[in-house]
Amino acid sequence: MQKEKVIVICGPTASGKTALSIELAKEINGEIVSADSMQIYKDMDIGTAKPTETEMQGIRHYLIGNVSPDTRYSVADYKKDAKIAISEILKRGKTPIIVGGTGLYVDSLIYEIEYQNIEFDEKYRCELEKRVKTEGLEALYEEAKKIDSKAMEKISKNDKKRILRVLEIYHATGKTKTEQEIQSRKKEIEYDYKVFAIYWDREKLYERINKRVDIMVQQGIIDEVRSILKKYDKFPTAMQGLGYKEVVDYLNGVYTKEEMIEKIKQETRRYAKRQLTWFRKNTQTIWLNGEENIQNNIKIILEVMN
RNA sequence: GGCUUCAUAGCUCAGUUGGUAGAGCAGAGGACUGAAAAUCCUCGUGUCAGUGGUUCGAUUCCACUUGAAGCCA
Repeated sequence: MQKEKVIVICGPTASGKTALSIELAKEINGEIVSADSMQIYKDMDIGTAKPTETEMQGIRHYLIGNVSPDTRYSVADYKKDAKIAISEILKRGKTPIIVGGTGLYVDSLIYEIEYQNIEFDEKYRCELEKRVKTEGLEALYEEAKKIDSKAMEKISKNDKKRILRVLEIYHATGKTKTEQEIQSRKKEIEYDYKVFAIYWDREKLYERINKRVDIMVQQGIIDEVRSILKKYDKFPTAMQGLGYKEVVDYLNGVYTKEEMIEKIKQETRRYAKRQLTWFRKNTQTIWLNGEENIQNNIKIILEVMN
C-alpha cells in the first residue's frame, strides 16, 4: 500500500512559514500541525509570533498553545502528539501540513524516531547538577565515557546538557545512548513526508527579524511576560524562549530597554543561523524562495505532491 | 592660530625595546535523538591614516600632511 503524503514546511524564524502554510491549507483542504517548541505553550503569544485567529482564516491548527508554560514538554511528547494529530487529520480526509522551525521536532517525525516510555527523573537531574558543582563537569564526562565511549566521541567536554543526558539514559533504562539511538530508528516511517524549506538572502532575513522584534515590543511582549510571571510559578523550559528570557532580564534591571531589544534581535539572528544549519543537513529538502510570491511557491509544492 | 594626545580587523582596544600583529565583541561555518527559541564546537591578512626620511629592514623612530579629541588664546 502506498504511504499517505504529509507536507512539511520548515525554515528559519521570520521566513514566512505561517502565511505560506495557511494559503496552502486553504487551497488543498489541509490542516496545520505546528512543529514549534515555543508556540506549543499557552499564553506565550506575542513573543512566539503565534498565528492569530484572523491569520488562521478558519484553518485548524494543532499543537499551538495547548501546553501550560509550567509543565515540562519534550520531543518525545511532541512526537506522540503530532502523530495523533496527523492521523486525525487524515481520517477526516484532509491533508496534514507540518509547519515549524524546531528542527528536532521535525526530525522526530520525518525519521520516525521512537522514544521509549520513560518518565523524567527530576531527582536524578538535580543530583547530577549538584555533582557538576562539587566534582566538576570533567568527572561526569569521564563517567559518561566509561558508559558509552562511542557517543562521547561526538560530545564536547563542555556540553553539559548532552553529558548529563548520556548519564540519564543509562540511569533510566540501563542502556547506552548509542544502543538507544539504534533502536529508535528501527520503525518504518509511516508517512511519505515531503519536506520544504523557505530560504532568504541572509541580509533580508535579518531585516525581517529585526522588524519582527520591533513589532513584538510594540504589541506588548513586556506585558505578556509580566502576566506570565504572575500567572505561573515555574518554567521548566518555557522561559528559555527567545525574547522571554531577555525581557525577564530587562525586568530585573540587567538591561535597559534598548539593550534588551538589541539582544533579542541578535539572539534571534543567531537562532535563524542555527536553524539554517539544521535544515541544510537534509538533502531531500526542497527549497522555496521566500521572496517569491506565495501562489508560485504553492504551485511548486503541488507539483511535488502529484 | 598655538600646544598636547590619538589614528591598528566591521566595532572597542592591546601590542611590536625596529624583523609586516592579537584579544573581546560583531560576523561566518558546523554539530545536534526526552531542556532544542536550548546546548556545544571551529574560524582573525588587516594598504597597523597618507607621503617622505633614517635603517639591511619601519606598523614601531623622525618630519610633514590629513582627520579626531582635549587644553590655551
